[in-house]
Parts: sequence; structure tokens; C-alpha cells
Amino acid sequence: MNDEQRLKAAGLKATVPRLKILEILQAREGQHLSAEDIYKILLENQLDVGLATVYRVLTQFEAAGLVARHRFEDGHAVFELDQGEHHDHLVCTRCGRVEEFLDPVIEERQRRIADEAGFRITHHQLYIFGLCSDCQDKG
Amino acid sequence: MNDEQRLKAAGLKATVPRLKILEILQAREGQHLSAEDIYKILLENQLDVGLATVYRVLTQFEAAGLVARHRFEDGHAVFELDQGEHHDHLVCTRCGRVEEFLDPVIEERQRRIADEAGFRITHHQLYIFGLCSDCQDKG
DNA sequence: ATGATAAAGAGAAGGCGTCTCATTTGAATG
DNA sequence: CATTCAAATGAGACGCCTTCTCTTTATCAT
Ligand SMILES: [Mn+2]
Ligand SMILES: [Mn+2]
Ligand SMILES: [Zn+2]
Ligand SMILES: [Zn+2]
Repeated sequence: MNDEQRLKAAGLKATVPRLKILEILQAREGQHLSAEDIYKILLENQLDVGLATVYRVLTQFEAAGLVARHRFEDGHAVFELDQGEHHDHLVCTRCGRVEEFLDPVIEERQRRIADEAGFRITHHQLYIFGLCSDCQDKG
Repeated sequence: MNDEQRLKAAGLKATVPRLKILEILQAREGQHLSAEDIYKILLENQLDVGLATVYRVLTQFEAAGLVARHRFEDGHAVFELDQGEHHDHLVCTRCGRVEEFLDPVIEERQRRIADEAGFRITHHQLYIFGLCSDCQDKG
């Protein structure tokens, strides 16, 4: 399935901004990009896309399950492609380094906790903040 | 230890705004209040405190370990007294209901994950989002 | 190709939080 | 208790990320 088909499968028209943003996210898997980051990349590639469009498209992608939105410590959102395989994050509060992990035990426990509270889970966020090995040395 | 002593122990002068905000938080344990909420409560009590002061004090309280700051789904921060006993949250995305929980297994797993990645944990955030039992019925 | 409709671009507007600066307050001192 | 001065406050301006509004443009079914 190509990008155009992926968008249509999500109920979205295959427009130039959407295709380009999807392309950018695919080319940078593992990274966590802000809307502004993506906007700048578009401009660098001679693409006249409005910042508002970037925000709109990312929100639509999120609703369609194509991307995940995260709010690490500082408040402004970052995005990454959601390839079906969920993961959580370790974030260094000094240098911003991000490590990804997946712990089946934690995932299972969460389901159980929600179950006991009568909640039907839609999603969750687990961010572990701290200092990475490099930053522990640098004080 | 009374409130005045608690503030001084945290290296903060015992000022009227600080004492009142601490009092409000204590009177509403279990709730999660925004800066605006606290500001309104102060005004209702004939206390002329600026909103900027509320933000400043809450940030100082957070740094001193007196309160915990959370960012549930919508982005704006809420605060609660930090009584030493950490807990995490289940949040209903429809009605805003919040349930608190503490899972020793999850806590332990987090320490282990951080350890293996060489991170020194400072804190973490775990929010489970979904629909509470009431909201599942109402569609 | 044409038309109906969704989407985009530009910039204004919104909302939460922070900063600035003149004024007041706390608490240490005499 | 009066004095003193750094620390804290109040008011409002400001900043930043994000969303909204409105007109123009592009997509896609026919
Ligand atoms: Mn990630
Ligand atoms: Mn809580
Ligand atoms: Zn680091
Ligand atoms: Zn609910």
C-alpha cells in the first residue's frame, strides 16, 4: 500500500501537503518532530505549505491513527509515525535525548488497572524523565 | 509542623499568598486544580492575589517538592499536594473524571528500564486515558 | 472537462503561562 | 517597636504554541 492509498484508507484526500508530511515522517522514523520542525523541512524543500496546515494535517493523522503525538516535559508537542507497534519513552531532561522501550508487563498491568476501575482504555502515556548516562557526568 | 514551618523548611518566606495557596490545596486533597481554579478560589475569599503570583508560587512549590504538576490530555497544567506517596492517574477523556492508582510492579519495572538504559530517574508520568464506566454507557 | 466539496494559505486570534517593573512585605536587626 | 533591604507581589504587557476565520485553490466523482 502506497502513501496515496494509505491516506484514502484513512478517509483523507491525497493532497500535496498530506503526502509530503507523511513522506517526511517516514524518512525520519525514530525521530520526534514538532510541527515547526516539519514546517521548516517543507520550506527547505521549496514547498509552500502554511504552518496552520501542518498542524491541521498532523491532528488529522493522529485521529486516523497514522501518527502519535507526545508532550515531553516542555509542553510543546512532537509527532512520530505510528507503525502499529506501540512504545513508551525515556527522556533526558538535560539534553533532550529520547530512548524508546516497550515493557509487556507494564502494558498488561495497565490493562488490569483500567479493568478493575471499570475504564475502557483508549490510549496511555508513560514518560520516564531523568538524566541520560552522558548528562550524569556533566553534572 | 504547621504551614509556616513547612514553607520555611522549603526555603520559602511565609507570605500571605503562599500560605493561602497551601491552605487551598490542603483543603482539596484528591482534587487536581489548575492555576486558574486556585486564582478564582482566592478571589472568592476576598484575597487580592495576582494570577502571576499563583503561577510563581505553584512553580516554587513544585521545585520544593510540595506539589505535583500534571498535564492531562488537554495540555493545561493541574496541581495537587504531594504528600510523599506517589500515585498515577486514570483519566476519562469524556467527563474528565480522574482515578488514582499505585502499582508497585509498574514502579519497579520503570526503575529497571531506566537502569538498563543508563538513566537516572528524576520522575515519571503515567496517564491511562479512556472512558469511565458512566461514559461508556452514554456513548 | 465540470461541478461540488473538501482542503489549503495567510494572518488574526486564542489561551496558558512568563516576564517586567514599580510597589509592598517579611523578617532580621538594633 | 522602628528601621532596613532583599525578597516577593500585583498589574499588565508579552511570548509562544496552536487554532480559527475567511477567501482561494485543489481534489475527485461524474
Ligand atoms: Mn517514539
Ligand atoms: Mn492525583
Ligand atoms: Zn542527556
Ligand atoms: Zn467519564
